[in-house]
Amino acid sequence: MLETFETVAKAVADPSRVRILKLLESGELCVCQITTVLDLAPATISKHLAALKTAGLLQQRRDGKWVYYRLAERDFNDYARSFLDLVGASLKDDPTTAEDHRVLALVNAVPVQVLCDQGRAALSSNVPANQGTSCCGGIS
Amino acid sequence: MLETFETVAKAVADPSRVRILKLLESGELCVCQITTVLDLAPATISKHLAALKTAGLLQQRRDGKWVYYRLAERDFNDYARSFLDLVGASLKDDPTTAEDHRVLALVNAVPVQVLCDQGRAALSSNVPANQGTSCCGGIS
DNA sequence: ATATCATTTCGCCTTATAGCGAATTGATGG
DNA sequence: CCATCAATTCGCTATAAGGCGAAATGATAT
Repeated sequence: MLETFETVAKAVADPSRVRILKLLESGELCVCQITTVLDLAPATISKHLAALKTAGLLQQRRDGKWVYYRLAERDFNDYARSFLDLVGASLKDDPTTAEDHRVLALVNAVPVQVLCDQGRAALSSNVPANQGTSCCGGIS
Repeated sequence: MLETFETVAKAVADPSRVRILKLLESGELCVCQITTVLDLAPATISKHLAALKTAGLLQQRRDGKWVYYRLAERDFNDYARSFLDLVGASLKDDPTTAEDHRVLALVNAVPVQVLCDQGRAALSSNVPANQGTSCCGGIS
């Protein structure tokens, strides 16, 4: 019980994982899409996704070569739902997640196939190399 | 924003700190009372309390030699209230926190003065040396 | 079968954090 | 003042965790 609570809370206590959760509020995404938006190594993203899934916050679906993740629809433990709701209600005006959604719009304009090949280079508009955790950094 | 969220989430993502929050749901306690229940070094408890206070989850009051902590009554940031509510709604049947409350009852039967002097030795009934995270361990 | 390619796992490094004992702080009471 | 004592801060150690590149996995397509 306390241990499960800890697992879920720790999953939500990392900024990269919160960014992933906020991205997935718009619907499911495949790993390379998430990787492109967060601008981290695939290995890192994969580890974060595993942590979120272990915590019962995500579920996974395979489609050909691609693996799609989405917010958990059923309750895998006593706390996942509560934490997902809390995250959903939070960070409405956060600059980092706002910027992530802006980049996501660009990502969605590119076929997954191309994205997996080229990563950020596939994005039409100019995207800041690193939106960082310190600042909003958006040249709107 | 994300940074504040992270601070609050991390504060709640540690089992010792959650135990403290659950204890304080019954009302304010001084540091030596909390120390006795959790059975950790005063330095460790003090650090946990500082983390919870920084996260906006606790407030503090001095009474003579003793410092009393209680759950935050006003909103120090955008997320503290949400997380406190979530913790309050969680772990209703958790064996560790149940055991903590049982020990707290013994602690409350002893004057603070005596407790600060003698620690666990001041408790009338026999208390397991360590309730641990793994098991309920209560010899009811 | 074999090659390709998205994803995951593994090994490693660096940083963050829980825990403690010792020293410090700050209020109380001689 | 000076001693006492609860609480905090300071070093320190051990473990956990985020990040990456390289190797392994597993499905697809030739």
